[in-house]
Amino acid sequence: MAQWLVKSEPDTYSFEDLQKDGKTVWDGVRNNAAALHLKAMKAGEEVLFYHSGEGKSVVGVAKVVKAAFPDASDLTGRFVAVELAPVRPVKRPVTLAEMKAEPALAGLEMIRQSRLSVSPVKPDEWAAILQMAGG
DNA sequence: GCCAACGTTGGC
DNA sequence: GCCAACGTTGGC
Repeated sequence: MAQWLVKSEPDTYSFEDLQKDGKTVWDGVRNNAAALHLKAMKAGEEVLFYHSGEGKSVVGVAKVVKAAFPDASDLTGRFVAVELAPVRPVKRPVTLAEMKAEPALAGLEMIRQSRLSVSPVKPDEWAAILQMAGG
């Protein structure tokens, strides 16, 4: 089971919105690298939910409930969407500054390439972030 | 097919 | 508000 991280501006769509909605279609990704990751997602896989802009922290865990399908909002047909549902909020948000300061997370894809909106998280990185989040 | 110009994202 | 990083576009 792979693990992932998605970014969202909380003003646009927050983790609270996801909890309210129960699930959401994660579409609008128009970046090839991110799209490749979306295509690799399988139902049941877990996803860290990161707020960019306001907050700049991992605020919750979500899961993939539907694997990649064509993004209806994409006229070119190149990009895909998935469906995500909330699992639980973290006990304590983990900020970007904390993640950058943690040696175990030096290789984290979202830190290495900060503009990537969907990125993979390795098992040890996942464990480190959740530990920082209070489990 | 190359590369400069431009647009977007996101941290600071 | 600025700037760095990076993707995309379009002229040649």
